[in-house]
Amino acid sequence: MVPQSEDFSGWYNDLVIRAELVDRGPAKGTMVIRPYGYRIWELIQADLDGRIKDTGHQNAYFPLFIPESYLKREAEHVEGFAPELAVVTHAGGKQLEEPLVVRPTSETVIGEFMAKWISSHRDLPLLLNQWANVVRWELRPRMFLRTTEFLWQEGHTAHADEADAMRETMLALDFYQAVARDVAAIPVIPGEKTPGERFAGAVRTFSIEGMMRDGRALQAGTSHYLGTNFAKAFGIKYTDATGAEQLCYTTSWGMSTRMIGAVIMTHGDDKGLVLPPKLAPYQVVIVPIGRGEGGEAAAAAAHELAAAIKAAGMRVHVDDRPQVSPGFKFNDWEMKGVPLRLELGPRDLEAGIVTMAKRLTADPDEGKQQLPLDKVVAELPGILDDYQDFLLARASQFRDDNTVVVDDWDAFVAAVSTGWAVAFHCGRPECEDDIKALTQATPRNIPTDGPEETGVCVRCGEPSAYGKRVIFGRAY
RNA sequence: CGGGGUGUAGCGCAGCUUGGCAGCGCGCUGCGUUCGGGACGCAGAGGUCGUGGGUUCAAAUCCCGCCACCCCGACCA
Repeated sequence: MVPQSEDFSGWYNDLVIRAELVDRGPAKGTMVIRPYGYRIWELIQADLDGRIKDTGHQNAYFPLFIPESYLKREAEHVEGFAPELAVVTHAGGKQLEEPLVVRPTSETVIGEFMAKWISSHRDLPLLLNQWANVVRWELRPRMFLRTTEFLWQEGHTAHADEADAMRETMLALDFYQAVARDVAAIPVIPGEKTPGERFAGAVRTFSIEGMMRDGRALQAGTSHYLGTNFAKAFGIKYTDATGAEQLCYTTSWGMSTRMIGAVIMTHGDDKGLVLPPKLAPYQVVIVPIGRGEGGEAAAAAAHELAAAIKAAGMRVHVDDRPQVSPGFKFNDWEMKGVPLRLELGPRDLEAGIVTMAKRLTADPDEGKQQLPLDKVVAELPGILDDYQDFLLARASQFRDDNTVVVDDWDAFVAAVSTGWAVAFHCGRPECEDDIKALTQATPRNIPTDGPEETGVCVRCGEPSAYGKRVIFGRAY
């Protein structure tokens, strides 16, 4: 199934950044948003990259193809590490000395190099970050959420002791929570994965989990405390201040283009995308209205207004496409999720106002608003901020409305059919499997800020593990 | 790899049961009228019906083989 080929050209595709949002009826058509979707990712990437650099991490670049032996070394030391891999045995018509694989993640190459770069406690901590494409031979790809190849950020760090490595692990989880919440307006629950859901090779795995509009959970980022597992596999050691040789404690963490899917599925509705202002390629679109002399005046005024909005630091676009009706433009930009639309026609100009419509409002009956033309530029930032907050609050409300604390099995089954169940669990992998077989629900995580409490397993009645309740839900 | 489904105009589909001129909507081209919520009229262009074979006077339609894609399960950021 996985290609074991000398010819990779037909298999290696570039990253797919594309969403097909099919609105009702053939007349509404299909929208393909390759460059537009990629712009959304750039904005996520810029924010996350800034946070990582601010904490002293260095950007690195490790190769796409890595020797197969690195992975074999890892597999020898790490239980459960057995990714299905694409192997290259030939290049340029010649057999390679050693087969290469396309990296499924970079722990292996980076471990190999960390071992060479670290020798003293003075070399620690080593904080590396990489933006890279990776490949997973997924059995069932899903647009944006699980693609064969995806672009992600992966952090890899090495520390002198467990405490420092754990601090780093939680720092990364905080980055992800902040990006999701403050930029993408996605409320996420940070927490620890149960042993059954742990990353192979990790001592502890943490995630942020978001709820999509269909009630399913999406893991939007992970952070792993790897202990000394990888240090043992790759010989990542240092000499401490007393001259003794010590193993390093390492971490790894990642956030991927899956975030684009998270944005679409957290905020979107039947009319298409709904974008938070901080991620909207265009925060404001101006549609000049009218034809003839009035239309020309409106178009001129629209461009003038756009220049002022742009000067104030906002992303704005004037849709002055000819031969396209205003109604069409309204729907077009709503489908693309633009937060605010300003309409500017002869009537507005005469009254000295501009008509504003939001992509989404708390009150469905709320109509368009009129703003004084000379005050719009000053008012827009506040309106955009409020809209950003509104999307986060709306998503939080939706999640809370579909999350139920349960103590009996029937309630559990009902809860995970529409959203999340927060329940006690015994922690036994067999019991997790049993629950999954019956309901498709899996433990998402044990929320970091969940209250300390104990009880009996919602499924089997054994005493609860973890000292906290666990979030269960169907996942992507 | 198991279970289900679909391949017909650029896109979305009907037609297949019961064989008889290959259709509809959108899009596209031209002209005119429209333009403050997905415009309308008229005139056009556009097809080896996934593919190979078979049955028949006649195949999109029936039979056999093959290929591709989609959905559902096992895997994951």
